[in-house]
Amino acid sequence: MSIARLTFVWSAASNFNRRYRMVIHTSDFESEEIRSLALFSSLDDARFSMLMRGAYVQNLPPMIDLITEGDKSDFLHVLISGSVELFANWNDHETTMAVLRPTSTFILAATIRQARYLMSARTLEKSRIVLVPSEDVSAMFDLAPDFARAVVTELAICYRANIMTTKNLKLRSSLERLANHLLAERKLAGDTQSFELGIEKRRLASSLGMTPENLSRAFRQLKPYGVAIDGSRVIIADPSDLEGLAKPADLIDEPCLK
Amino acid sequence: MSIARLTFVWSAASNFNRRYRMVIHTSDFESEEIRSLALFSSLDDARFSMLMRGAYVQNLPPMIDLITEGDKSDFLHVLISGSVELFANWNDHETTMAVLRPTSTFILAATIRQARYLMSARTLEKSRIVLVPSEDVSAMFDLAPDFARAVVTELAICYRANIMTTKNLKLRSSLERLANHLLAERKLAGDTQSFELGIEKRRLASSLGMTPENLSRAFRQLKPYGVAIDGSRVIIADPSDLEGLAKPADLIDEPCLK
DNA sequence: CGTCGAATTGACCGCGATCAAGGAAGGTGG
DNA sequence: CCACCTTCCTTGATCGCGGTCAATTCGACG
Repeated sequence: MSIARLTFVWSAASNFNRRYRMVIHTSDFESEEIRSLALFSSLDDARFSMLMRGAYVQNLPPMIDLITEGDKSDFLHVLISGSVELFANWNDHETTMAVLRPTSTFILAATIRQARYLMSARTLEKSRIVLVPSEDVSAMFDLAPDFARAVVTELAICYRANIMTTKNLKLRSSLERLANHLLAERKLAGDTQSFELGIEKRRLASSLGMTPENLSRAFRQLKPYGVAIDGSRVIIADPSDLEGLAKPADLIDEPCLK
Repeated sequence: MSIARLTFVWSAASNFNRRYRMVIHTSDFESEEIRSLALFSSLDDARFSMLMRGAYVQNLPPMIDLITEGDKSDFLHVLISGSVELFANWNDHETTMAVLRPTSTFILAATIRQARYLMSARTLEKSRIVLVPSEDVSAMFDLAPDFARAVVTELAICYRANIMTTKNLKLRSSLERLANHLLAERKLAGDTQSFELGIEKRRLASSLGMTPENLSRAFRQLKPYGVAIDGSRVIIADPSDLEGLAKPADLIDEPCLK
């Protein structure tokens, strides 16, 4: 691997869409992180370099629009650090579809279909994102069978995650959704007694399909179940207590079953 | 193509799961219908036969459980005629996730991941379903690059359909969902003045995320917009009138954008 | 004609949204 | 360092969408 050669480009497109672009001819650090993704790990060095040749990194501040629903898909996105919100609009309403954390890919389906985005995306924190041209992904799909399999696996995982989201929305009340979310976050944090929400409450509310006001009240409703809130820190006294209410289910909540 | 050789098998597994199996060494009629699917159309005759060798057809009465969520995925399912409901359960609640019509595949994602089903499925009408062993699909994926591409395309379509469902649920009221559903059905029927619902109202209600009672009232609320109901027949006087309420959007309602 | 499930209708209630006001936290400039 | 602003969060009051329960009607089928 060669040493990183960085080029800095200011695109004056718009205030909301200014981009700090860094063309990488594969930086060592970046590559390791991207390579470790299931999607790319099957590629040999030569092919991985080939795929990264047309790719570039964006180093972005918070609240930058990455993509807008309705636009044509050009790049597969890979989130390396920071966090990204996927959201959608209709009739002056907006809803959070998902909040992504590293390391994950997004808009793979639109890339494959070469169709318009169904969702918009923006950074929530300072983030580092790799963009791989759609045609390169497509070409590699035909060239490397292992990569084809990795792509279809990745997509199947995303699909199943979405099915879980739909089940969550249709089968549970907002209080139950919150309770299960907290249990899932707790597990993610390593079953510690307290953990950070890691996301603004209003976005959490939207991603759970509720209003900020309702979320606030829902937190209080969870007090009898041993849930305490201190700013963005959540303390769960006894998880089994909360599980009685939440009734977590593998086929809705278990991320490894995606 | 050889003439169909049919074998009739009665599996006495359970009352709810009795199966009328017909092993097909490729019937002409069936094959044409399956071949015409985007998923299989890229395969040459030899490979298509190979894929169908281990497959068999089920000829099923209404209300037969096909798969149960949580079970391990064994077969890719293809609906040839009739209709199939995908549904999910949690905590004694049940919800309709989708109603499928010919010709379409289902549980492709579970097949690929070789994971447990996230949804259950049952026939709604007398239906004809082809089952292709998961390992055969998997083998053909590696063998035929065109098939691999067809699989990933099919999956991307399903993924995007699901994103649309989520947007529909989170961004619209139940009345708006119904209005848009009616407009979509009308278009599907060829923009005729009246059309059949083609599904029990209670299932329609569930698939729209509402109760049967609420659906009943929603229909009446649509009366001022020129919507009349006669049994399972819907008459829309002036679609543009209804569109004023529904505000249909490409990125939620347009099936071709999947 | 009788039966059973589905659909409708009515009465009621609760979840969650909306509107409005009041804090708390963090950032900026004097 | 503090006054001020902005933004998010919280809390209260109220409203309406949609769910629940119950009774009735409708319709398919034997």
